[in-house]
Parts: sequence; C-alpha cells; structure tokens
Amino acid sequence: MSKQRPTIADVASRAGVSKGAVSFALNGRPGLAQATVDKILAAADELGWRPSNRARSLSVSKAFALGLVITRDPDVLSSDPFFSAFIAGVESVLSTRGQALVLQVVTAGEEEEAGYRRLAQDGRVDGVFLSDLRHEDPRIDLLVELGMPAVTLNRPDGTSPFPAVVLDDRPGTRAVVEHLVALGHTRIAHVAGPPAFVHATARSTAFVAALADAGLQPAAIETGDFTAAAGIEATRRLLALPEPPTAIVYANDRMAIAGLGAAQAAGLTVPDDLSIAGFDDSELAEYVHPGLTTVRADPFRFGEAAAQTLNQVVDGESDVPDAELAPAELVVRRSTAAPPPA
Amino acid sequence: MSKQRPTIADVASRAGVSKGAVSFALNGRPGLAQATVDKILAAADELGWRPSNRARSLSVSKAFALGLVITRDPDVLSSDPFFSAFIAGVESVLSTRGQALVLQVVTAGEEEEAGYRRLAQDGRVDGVFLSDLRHEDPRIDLLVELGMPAVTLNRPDGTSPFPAVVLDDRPGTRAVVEHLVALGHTRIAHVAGPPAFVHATARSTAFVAALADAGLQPAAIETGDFTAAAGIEATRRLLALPEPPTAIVYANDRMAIAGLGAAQAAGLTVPDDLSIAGFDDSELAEYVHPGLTTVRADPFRFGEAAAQTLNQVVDGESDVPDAELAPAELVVRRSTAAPPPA
DNA sequence: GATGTCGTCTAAACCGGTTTAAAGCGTGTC
DNA sequence: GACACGCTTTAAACCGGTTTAGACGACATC
Repeated sequence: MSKQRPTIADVASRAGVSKGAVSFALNGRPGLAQATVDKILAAADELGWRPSNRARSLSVSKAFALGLVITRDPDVLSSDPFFSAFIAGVESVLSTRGQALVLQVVTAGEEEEAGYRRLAQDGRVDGVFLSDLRHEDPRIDLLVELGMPAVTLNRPDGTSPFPAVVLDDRPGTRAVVEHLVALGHTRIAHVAGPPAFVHATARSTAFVAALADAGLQPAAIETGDFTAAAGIEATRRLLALPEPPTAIVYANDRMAIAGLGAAQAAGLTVPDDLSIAGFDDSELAEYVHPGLTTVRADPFRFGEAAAQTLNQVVDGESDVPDAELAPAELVVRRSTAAPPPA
Repeated sequence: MSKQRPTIADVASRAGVSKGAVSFALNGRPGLAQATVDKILAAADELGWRPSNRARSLSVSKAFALGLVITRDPDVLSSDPFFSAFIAGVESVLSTRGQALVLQVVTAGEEEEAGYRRLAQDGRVDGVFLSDLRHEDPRIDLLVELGMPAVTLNRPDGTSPFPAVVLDDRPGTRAVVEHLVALGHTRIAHVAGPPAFVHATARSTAFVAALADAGLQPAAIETGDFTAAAGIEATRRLLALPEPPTAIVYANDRMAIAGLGAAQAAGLTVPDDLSIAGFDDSELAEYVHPGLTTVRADPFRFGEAAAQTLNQVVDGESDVPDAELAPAELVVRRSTAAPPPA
C-alpha cells in the first residue's frame, strides 16, 4: 500500500486516459465524452485523489489564499474584539472554497508597507483585506502598484479602484445621541478616535451632526487612540472641565469601559451623575457595572461579506459592487440615564 | 522592460551558467568555485531576483508556513487578549524566515478535526501550534496520524511526541493566594476554567495547593468557561452562599472583570467588602475600577518561543527540548485589600 | 475516392524551482 | 602518453498540476 497520496497521473493510468484528460474532467471543462468524464471521476474517487495546492499554485499562478495585515501599534491590536469575529466570518467563506487565510502582524510605520510588499512578492495571497482605513490611505496606491487585489473595510475618502464593504457607523452614532437627548442631556461630550482613521472621523462627524439636528453643540470633544489608557485620560480631562458634561459618547467600547472606571474612581456614580456610551458592543460591555449602552455591529457578517467581495475581485469579475451591511444599532443598557438635576 | 519577475533561468543566462549552478549558489551548497558563486549572486542581485515560493513549495514539498487553529466556541475566541500578542510574537520569528502564518478558525466539535485535516491535506502548513490543550487531547493523536509536526502550548498530560512550550501558571497562582492570605483573608473562593482544559485545572490545583500550604481550604470552587457571562454567574452563586468568601480568585481576567461588575451590581464595594483577582493582565485589567490585581504572563515571548521551537521540529531536528518561559508574575492593583472586619 | 469537419483524446511543453547522474577539465602519477 | 582522481559544472529529470497544438477516427459532403 503506497503511503503517497495519489497524483493526477495515478488517476490517469487507472482510468486509462492521459493526464490532460484527467485535468479536463476534474475541472469540468468541455471537450470530453460524458462516459470518459464519469470514468475519470470514478477513478479519482476510488483513489481518494485530492488536488495538490502547491502544484496548482505553480501552474495557475494563484495562491488560493487571502491575506489580512494587522497593524499593531505598540500595544493596540486594532479594535480587538472586532477582529476575532471578523476573522471567523472570513473563514466561514474561505473554508468552503478551499482557501486559507494568511495573517500578518506588523508594527506600525515603515514595517507596514514592507508587510504588504512581502505578502505580494512572496505570492502568498491573491488579495488582501484593507482594514482600519486612514485618510489618504497610502496603502491603496501601494496595492495598486503591487497589482494586488483588495477590498476596503468601509469606504476610503479618496478614489479607490477597490470595492468597499461598508457598515455604516453613522446611524448608530446618531441613535446614541438621540437617545441621550431624549433623556434630557444637553451637555454631551465625545471621545473620538485618532483623526487619521476614516471610521474615527466618520463617528465624530456623525456625532456632531446628530447633536446639531437637536439644536445642540458638543460640550467638548477629546481625542483618544482607542486604547483603555486614552479613555482614562480623555475622561479625566472632560471631568475636570468647569462645566463637565453629563454624558460622554466614546468612539469604542474599550475607551468607554476605561472611562467608566475613571468616572467611578473620581467618585461619580454612573449613570446617576454621568451617562456613558460606547461603540462596538464588545463582550465585556454587557457585563461591566453598570452595563454599557453601546452600538452593535455584526463583525461576523462583515467578515463574510468582505471575503465574498474580495473573492469576486480575485476571480476577475469586473465592476464588483460595494457590499452594504445592515447599519450598527443602538443597545441601551444601564450606563445611560437622565442627567442629574441642575 | 519585462514586467515579469526574473526567474532562476534569467539569473543563469545573465551569469552565463546553468540553472542548477544558480540553485546551488543561492542555497549556499558546496561544490561551486567561489568566483562562480559571486558571479551568480551578483547577477541575481542586479536582476532583483526573489525566489518563488510556489515553485519551491512544489519541488521541496514544503509550505513555508505554520498554522494556528483557533477553536471558536459559540462566542469565545479562546483567551482573546492572549492571542493578539501571541500571534505577534509568532510573526516576529516567521517574518525573518520568510514564512507565513495561516490562521484557521473553526467552531468547536467535529469541525475542529476537519480543520486540522484540511490544513494537512491541503499542504498549507509545515507544522501547527496546539493551543488550549485539553486533557487526553485527541488532537495529539490526530496530528501524529496526519504526520504533522507540532508544538503544544503548555505541557499535555499524556505522553506527547511534540515538544512543549511552557509558561508555568502555578507560581503566579500561588503568589495571588499568598498575597490574599497575607492580607488576612481566610475565606477565599476560586472561579475555575472548564476542567477539560489543562491550563484551567493547572490553575485550580495550584490554587488549592497554595491554600493548603497556608493551612486553609477553599471557601468554594465554581467553574466557568472563561467568558464574562460565566464570570457573572459564578460570582452570583458565590455571593449567595451562607458564608460568602471575602476574596475570589478567577482563572482569567475576563471572568474577573465581569465578576467585579457583578459584585458591584450586588451592592458590594471592591476591595472593601470583597477582594478580586484575575489572571492574564489583559489591557482592561489596569483600567477598570478598581484596577484588577492579576497575574501577568508574556504572550509575545510565548509566541516567539513557540515559533522557534516549532521551526526546529519542522527543520527535522531530533529531540527538540521543551522551551521554558519565565513564569507569570503577580501584579497587585486596587481590587485586593484586607478583608472586612468580621 | 478525396476532402473537410467535428468531437475526442493525447503528447508534450510549461510553471520555477531542486536534485541527481554524469560530463568536462586540469592535475598528478607512473 | 595513458590513467585515475578531484573539482567544477551541466543536462535532464522531477515535483503535480494546467494548457496548447495537433493526432486520430468517424462521419458528412461533393
């Protein structure tokens, strides 16, 4: 009994045909008599033949894999909770197509570009997901230069040859603001993400716009970098204002949960003295005390849609349309309530 | 100007030698005159030649990639905070060797085995990391059957042909207990992880042993599944005991932070009424209120060591020794203090 | 009967490397 | 001058698929 796995040549000799015929049959190409096709498929089946990725990769010049580059700033793995589920969604698509997901973690800066270059030059992947989009994102031109197919997670601000998978953050942000306004808040502050990121500014402009629609102005806007440490700092600054806000809307849950801790450490009771809202609906949001009012997206679906869209591009379809997902929705928990009486 | 990247044949013709000679030179194999080697390397350099992974994969039957299968129970991505840094550590090694990391997310159960099978049969990877080791872990035999090299993250309980990368949790757990005992606690409870996991039971037996050394018995032991929801549930049960504990040691930070919320929701003040300790030193641990006393490991180093060790196995070295990392150490924050006066 | 056409199938080249058997060559020995 | 020997190099096979040019036979057409 041969331990080696059967090759296409084994199938050919068992079916009594040539290698070429086998290849045709297995790829469902026309030009073979039906009887021959059946015979070949039967032989392949009996032998338990499975295609060799490596050989296929070489001859068709494809990797049968997609790539995700994660930029790891000193200690931030992007928006953590997001990625776990996103990757699971991607995987759910790839596994049905025999593709693999290649992950690359790079530190921010120079190395980032090198990361994409490596992925491309090594021919590891057929396309990449572009996450944490930045304004005037240099990676778009880089990928064009490298001839690497891609999809952007959310819509870039400049022109882009790649389809975008978009999950509109704005309705969720708007809903948070409306919720707070309805509770009676008038001094609402925002802790934004780094302005370099498209989704960070999208959330903060939506915040400002929603407030304006209610005839209000932001009590203050602080900027953080999505880390817990930044959430603490920003919160302290807000609470130290002469007229501190009665509600704070954070651009992500991590900063919000840290902000919650900072407010409590400052002796405030949430939500009685201060309302707090996050964004992401990460696992802990539900379980901290008080439960965090936040905005829930569906990262798994996001991953699915991104993988499907990227594969369309990789498969050479032209004019692949953007994929739109259901917008993020408000989840009201205990961290928001009416403002304290003046 | 040819857009195609140069192949080994281009290098050969430019250097005026045969393909074989080029291959020898590039791989630093003996049997070529030094002058020839220099000539070839110069030619390769001028042409900007880079080896084709695909061709190399086919001819040497290696994937030049390592794999990580993450089992995703309904909603738990293993011990989240751990993986981000672990992967970064792995990557730091792989990037220097031109290897890639293939990630596969599977749902628990049947699909898990299929995940490893796919990785092996598709020839995607040369070895895998075995994480979240379970007692009598069936994956060890599976990998042996598949002939797939591996390293286990921490030591399995049965015999294993694979080297282990170990980061001893016990000293950290012991330190937590000693810390609480020194503060004066005598009724200390534990929220353990699922007993199926080796590291979960390692932590709980270390907990019991450390207590015993102090002449104490556990006030109670609850079992959770590492999720925040489980942390809440276990905490509620502990607080509902006729004689509730004055301190709770959790098997991970996620359960601890959720437990902290539960205790606060129950009207307790931490640490005055109840001390709480976690395990992992995840980012949020420092920033919740009060800051969480916990145990810090170094997942980045863990990833590095795991990658190095796995590569030794993949490279065919025999008797690769286990890699031992510095044990996890206690980080004392505000969530632990002397017990309330009886 | 010669020619053309269609449908089916094969042989061989190709993807870009690695590896093996053997050839070429200069030198030393007798 | 013939021979063996070691060092260097090459030609060709190989990894396992895909793809192209063309062979072959059956059949229709004139």
